[in-house]
Formats: sequence, structure tokens, C-alpha cells
Amino acid sequence: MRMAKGVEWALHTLLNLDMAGGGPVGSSQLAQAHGLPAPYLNKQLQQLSRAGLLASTPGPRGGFSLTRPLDAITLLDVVQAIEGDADMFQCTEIRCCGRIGELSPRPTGPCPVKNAMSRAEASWREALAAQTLAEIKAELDTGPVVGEIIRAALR
Amino acid sequence: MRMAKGVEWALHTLLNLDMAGGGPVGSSQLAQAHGLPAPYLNKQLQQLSRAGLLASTPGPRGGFSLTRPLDAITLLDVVQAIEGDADMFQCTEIRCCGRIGELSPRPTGPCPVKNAMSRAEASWREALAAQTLAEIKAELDTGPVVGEIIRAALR
DNA sequence: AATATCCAGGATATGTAATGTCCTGGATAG
DNA sequence: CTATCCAGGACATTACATATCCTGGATATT
Ligand code: SF4
Ligand code: SF4
Repeated sequence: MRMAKGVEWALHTLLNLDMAGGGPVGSSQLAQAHGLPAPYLNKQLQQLSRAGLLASTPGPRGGFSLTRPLDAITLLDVVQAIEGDADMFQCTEIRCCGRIGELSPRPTGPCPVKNAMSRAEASWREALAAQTLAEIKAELDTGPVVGEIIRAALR
Repeated sequence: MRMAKGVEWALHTLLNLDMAGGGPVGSSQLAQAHGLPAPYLNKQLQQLSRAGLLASTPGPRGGFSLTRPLDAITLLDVVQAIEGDADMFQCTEIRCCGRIGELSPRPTGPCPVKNAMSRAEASWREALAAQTLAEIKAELDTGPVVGEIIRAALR
């Protein structure tokens, strides 16, 4: 039930890329900006790329760049790109095993337990989708100085 | 990000205990009702017990019994008893590491990222708390026959 | 064309937490 | 006193996230 660290990495990397100003930035620069393991961060960036949040350009002076402005990226986009979209409650059908499973008729129709869990999860995703990275950046930003620092750190 | 299987086990065990009619039921009976590993289920039951959802009576003819009716038990109660109440988004403070960490001033005030995640998580818990086991039992129950079967399986 | 740089992605460790097992001790009914 | 059952600590096992490495392909530069 703990969220992958990659989500935090991806969030800050996306925010940094926005500060960087559009040009592609290499994955190793992005990694050392926060002291992250470069090869692993690279994999996460690949996932973001497959999800359509990032574009990658190979070759010298290549790297990753944002495909859309921050106000078009929600927290849900990032979480789904990193964590996948599998349900957190995954049923093992224990009701059909053991004594009760043998004695009971095979259950029919949709499962109420699963339904209730899915409703809760849906409202979680909804709340995630209601937050854009632009809003978060606005609360996080502490002035133009920070932009300079980040651009310098990404050289 | 996957929920522990113990949640499913606990849910069905609580529902079964309700069917059983109030008297304490041994953990091994509860386990074989669904073909679950008895010693491990026992640990989960201990957690439910510590959370106040179950009462345990030692000695012969002992076992576990519900402490309150199903309509006073929410999904959140069960999830929290099994999974604990730790946040799913746990920050590693990467913003303070690496180049950016060294160059930037130490961030002040509450973290907007964390806040947004917490809001989403809160709305998840809220949805879980809105569902009682009694409601789920009502949708799950397929008639008085099932009650008989479960009571028989728990002998 | 040759070269240096950088991403893509598979194969493979390593670490950590969930899952599963075992055993000892304490409580209680008979 | 004894048989039964829970409490809980100490492991073993498994699954998964985390981390590393290496090969190949793309591209800008020379
Ligand atoms: S009743 Fe629902 S949660 Fe329980 S085993 Fe069946 S499908 Fe899974
Ligand atoms: S900005 Fe927030 S999420 Fe990012 S490292 Fe700091 S506390 Fe954690």
C-alpha cells in the first residue's frame, strides 16, 4: 500500500523540465539534480515517455522534454504512468475456496465488495485528476531565483 | 500500490462470523472455511482484535467473536486494521538532495505535493468509511440457505 | 563516412516488505 | 490436571520495487 518513490521522482523531474525552458535535458542531468540513480530514473522517464508526457530525442544534445504545459498534466497522469492502472484491491476469489466454496453455489453477478472498493478508488483518482502540476508549481515556487538555480543545476 | 490480501480475508471472515451467530469461532475453523493458511490468518485476526473489531476468548470452546454489529463496521475500519494508517505517499525529501538541494534554500512551509496527495487519500478513506459491512452483506447474501451452509462449514 | 553522445529496452542483481510457518507461553473450560 | 485455544516472537519464503549493466539504434557534429 505504499506508493512507488518513482512518483515523487517523476513529479519533481517534470517540474524541473518546465523550469529548464523547453529544450531537451539529458537523463543524467535530471538525475544529478536530485541525487537520484541515473539508470533507474531513466526507466521511469521511459514510462513517462510511453505515457505521452515526455518526448525523447536521441543523439548529442538530446534528452527529454515536456510534450504539453504543466496545466495539462494532472497528478493522476503521473501516478498512472509510473504505477500503472491496476486496481489496488485485487480479489483472490477466496469465497470459492475451502469448505464454503465447495458447499455454496457459484456466486453470480458483480461482487459488492469489489464494487465498494472500486468506488473508493475512483474517488481517489478523481481527486488526483483535479490537481494539475501547474497549481503545484505555483505553490512550490519561491520566486525567480529558484528558476535560475534549477537552470544552473541542469547544465 | 496493491492492497494486502489480508483485507479480503478479514472482510469475509467478519461476514462469516456474523453468520455464525455470536458465539466464538476458532481461527482454524475460520481459516478452513475459505482454505486460508491458518497461522497467518491468525495474525490478521490478532490485528483485528487489537483494532477492537474482534474479541478473543482463550481456552477450549474459545475463539473470535464480533464486538459490534456489522452496520457499525466500515470498510475503512477493516482496511486500517490490516494495512495500518500510514500514508501511501511518503516523501523522501529528494528536493533537498543533489545539486538543486545544495543550491536552493531549505524549503519552508508545508509541501504542496504532499498536501495534494493527502487530499486524494482522504477522499479515498472517506469513501471507504461510507460503506458498512451490513450493506455489503445485504448485497452479497443470496438467501437463508447460505446462512445454513456457512454455519455448517464453521462447525 | 566516422565518431561521440544519448535514448530504448532486455537481462540481471539487490533490498525490502508481504506472505507463510513454527514454536513457546499463558489463559481457560472441563 | 489436562486439553484446547489465543498471543506473540522468531524465522523462512515469496513477490515486488529498486538498482545496475550491457547491447543496440538514432542523431548531431566533424
Ligand atoms: S465475494 Fe467478491 S471479494 Fe469476496 S472472493 Fe468473491 S469476488 Fe472476491
Ligand atoms: S517538495 Fe514535497 S514532495 Fe518534493 S521532496 Fe519536498 S516535501 Fe517531498
